[in-house]
Amino acid sequence: MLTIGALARRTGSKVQTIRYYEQIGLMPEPGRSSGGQRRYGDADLDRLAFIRHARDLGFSLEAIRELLDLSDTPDHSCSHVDAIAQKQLRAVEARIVRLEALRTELQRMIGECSGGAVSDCRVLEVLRDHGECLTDHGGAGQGMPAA
Amino acid sequence: MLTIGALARRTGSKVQTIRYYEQIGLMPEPGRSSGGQRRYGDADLDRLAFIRHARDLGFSLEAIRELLDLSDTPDHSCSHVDAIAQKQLRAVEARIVRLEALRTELQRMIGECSGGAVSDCRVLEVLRDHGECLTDHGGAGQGMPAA
DNA sequence: CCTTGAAGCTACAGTCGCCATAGCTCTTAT
DNA sequence: ATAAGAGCTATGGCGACTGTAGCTTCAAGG
Repeated sequence: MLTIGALARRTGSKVQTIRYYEQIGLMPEPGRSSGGQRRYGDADLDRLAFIRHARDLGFSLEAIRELLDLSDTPDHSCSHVDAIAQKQLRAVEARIVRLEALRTELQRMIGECSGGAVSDCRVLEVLRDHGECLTDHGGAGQGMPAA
Repeated sequence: MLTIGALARRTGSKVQTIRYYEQIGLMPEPGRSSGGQRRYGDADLDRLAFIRHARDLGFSLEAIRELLDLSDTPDHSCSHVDAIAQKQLRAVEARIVRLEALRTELQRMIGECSGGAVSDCRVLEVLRDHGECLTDHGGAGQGMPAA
């Protein structure tokens, strides 16, 4: 039987995070000691490791909830699981494309800066003159939380 | 004189976002009509365009606040501005590296899925067996908000 | 002048995925 | 028996907004 702190150490989570997962129903309510402290078993350890690993891959808690549900119904087809992973992959790819465009513009902006006074600063000038820029400011927003 | 809605349309922002920027002191309090509605001039338009453009490049509101302050003292050296932009570039590059690692692992995971039943699903298996994975779960967290 | 409908107003709650704090209680080793 | 460390609940905060409720104001048409 593990205390919450031991579980946290073993999975690389924080104690508060584990309690948070319990609160939102992602982790089950564990047994308690006679004094009311949480006590965890191996199933809890596996489940939390699964969650943390999926988080490391950038899956949202909602997606993880779905993956856990699916993994509890072993005779169901795997295609839904696959679809969730594909969607995550597409989100990651979209973010890479977006960030590469940002990188390009930042490099260009910085490369043009000659190091003079602020009044001649190319960086500020580029930020001021929207016309020179490549990004589409009206575009659709984010996709994924930071990973 | 622009209404808040017109300003929003012209800069690709939302009305609430503009009021939020005012609330946190990023935009100045504008003049008001006799009935109490906000009225904006060209300086406000320029400032908001600057903010939106910097946001599009992933700068935090704190960094933008600093850039705006610097841009108001035109005889100061440009090196501080440059440093902020460099830092942003490094953050973007770090995020790209991280996301590319995620992409690789997601691709590997999905590629191994043969489409059978959930009980044999490679995706779930990879998520369960942390040992097979490349990412370091204990690592330092994020860098930048989603862009 | 009056009405109507869009747009604006304030204030507050919610999003996501946690993290931190305050002020307790429990466990465990000495 | 005591003291340190870990656990407990409850609540608030982060960043950067977005959405809602319940009003008021504005501009155009009749």
